[in-house]
Amino acid sequence: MLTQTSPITARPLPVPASPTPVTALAAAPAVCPQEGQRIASNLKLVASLLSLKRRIVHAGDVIYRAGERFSQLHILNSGFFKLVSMSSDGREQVVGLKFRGDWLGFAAIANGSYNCDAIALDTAEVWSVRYDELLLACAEHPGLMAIVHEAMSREIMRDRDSLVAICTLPADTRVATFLHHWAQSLAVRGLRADQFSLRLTRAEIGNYLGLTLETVSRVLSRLARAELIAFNEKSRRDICIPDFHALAAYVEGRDHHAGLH
Amino acid sequence: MLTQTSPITARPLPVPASPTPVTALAAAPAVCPQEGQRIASNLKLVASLLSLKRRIVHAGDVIYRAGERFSQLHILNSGFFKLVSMSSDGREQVVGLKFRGDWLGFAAIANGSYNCDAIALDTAEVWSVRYDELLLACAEHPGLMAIVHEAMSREIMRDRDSLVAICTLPADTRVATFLHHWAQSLAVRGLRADQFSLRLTRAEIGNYLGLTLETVSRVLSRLARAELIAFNEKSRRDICIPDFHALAAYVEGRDHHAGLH
DNA sequence: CGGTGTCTTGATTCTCCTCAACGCGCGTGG
DNA sequence: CCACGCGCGTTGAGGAGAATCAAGACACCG
Repeated sequence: MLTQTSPITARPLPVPASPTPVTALAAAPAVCPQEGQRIASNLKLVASLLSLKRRIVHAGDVIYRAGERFSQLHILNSGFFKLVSMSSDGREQVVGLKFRGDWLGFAAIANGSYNCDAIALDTAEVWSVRYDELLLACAEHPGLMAIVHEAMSREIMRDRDSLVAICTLPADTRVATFLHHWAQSLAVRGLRADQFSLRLTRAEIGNYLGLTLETVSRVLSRLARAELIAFNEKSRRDICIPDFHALAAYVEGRDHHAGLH
Repeated sequence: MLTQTSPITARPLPVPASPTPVTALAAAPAVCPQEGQRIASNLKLVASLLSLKRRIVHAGDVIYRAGERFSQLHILNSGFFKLVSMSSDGREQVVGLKFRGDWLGFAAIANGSYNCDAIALDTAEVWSVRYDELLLACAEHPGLMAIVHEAMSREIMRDRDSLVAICTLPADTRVATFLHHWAQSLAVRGLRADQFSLRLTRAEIGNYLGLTLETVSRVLSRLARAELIAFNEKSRRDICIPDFHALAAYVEGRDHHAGLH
């Protein structure tokens, strides 16, 4: 019997092994280069094997709503989406953010209807595919099936990362992690990551992170004061990340009490 | 595929306001009966189509560890598991709980290595299948592919439910939701849900819910005082749920400040 | 121009965490 | 046998951090 003694509380970590090189990233807006290529080539393969309905949507447009019957999956070719879940008693919750190459609607497969709203955060191109067609194509093309499984797997991974962040991090780090992740997602996709628009209100960010909008606002102000980020002088929803590594260091906890007051 | 409107955490999405969609009288959990049948028949189908390695494991045994190379998925035929993720700086986090019929390892598909530990919470029977074999079998048998997709989809759904609970609920309700979900999971699988062992320490529960062990302990004491639960006189890890509907009502928020002091 | 939505900042409140002490059951070893 | 350590759980006191409440600034727009 293994001693499963003392899990939760701090412990001398065992094997660092060679775990996933989570953020073993090097210089600059650190990007694993093949990551972006994977996304692009997956999109190409999907487009070549499936009959897709392509369309352009704009900020605020809704791809699907909770409760609608599920019949299609959607692939994001460009733009940004948020997924908003609404529970019976009216609590609203941003449960996910989606970028180019991400799939939307996986969670609806299990019980045949969507369980959240998918809302565009800006102009975006969406490819839609009937799920029954997808199943047929997957049976035919192993590579496609692999892509689909990988996308679902990745979604599970990311959800867990969110959970860990929300459960274990204080507000400052949570917001910093959010910014870091957003920048990383942009960089991976070849978009500029040192300067971008958040596309979410403070309230939405807070909701996503389990915080109030006031707390998010205060944290952003603190991060700016610590020069881990900077605001665009026009819109405070556009931020710069002057030193990505400083932000990464802060997120990783190597720097947790650097200023920030 | 049947339209099965029975999410584990009974969540009447469409109709709000209706005080109780719950099935009337019984003091037992409202179980959608085909839910348990779905699990059983899925297991049967999986067993008939795949060459499985079956084994019995015991509490504390580890099926896989974070960092190990991924090559197999695992299906839980009986027993309970926890998934524990460990971040680089030593934060440990319970990221999931698994029951009969659940699959383990989906999150490892994306990058080829497990990213958490899977640890048995008691004696359990695990079926393991090579992932490459599974892919071949899926291409052959559409029904199998549907089962796999459904399982992944369900995992995504559940992770979101966790996120919503943790982000939006106060400690009392969070713990109550946890108990409710556990009981529901047992009931669906034909196990007795009015009296069971938690199989987790207070520290583990708290970790899973983003709370401290002291808070969990206090909440459980309050819930017991409010008679929403009761402790077994022998072990305070064994609890009874005298009135499942009262607990459900509390979770649903219809009853949030009932006693609890 | 006023109205509205977003954001910031301050003051106050309150929930939950931290720290601490203690009880209990259980296995080990004197 | 009992003492002891140890893991687990409970409970209290005090404090920290985030929520709440409140006020005001700013941009945008019909």
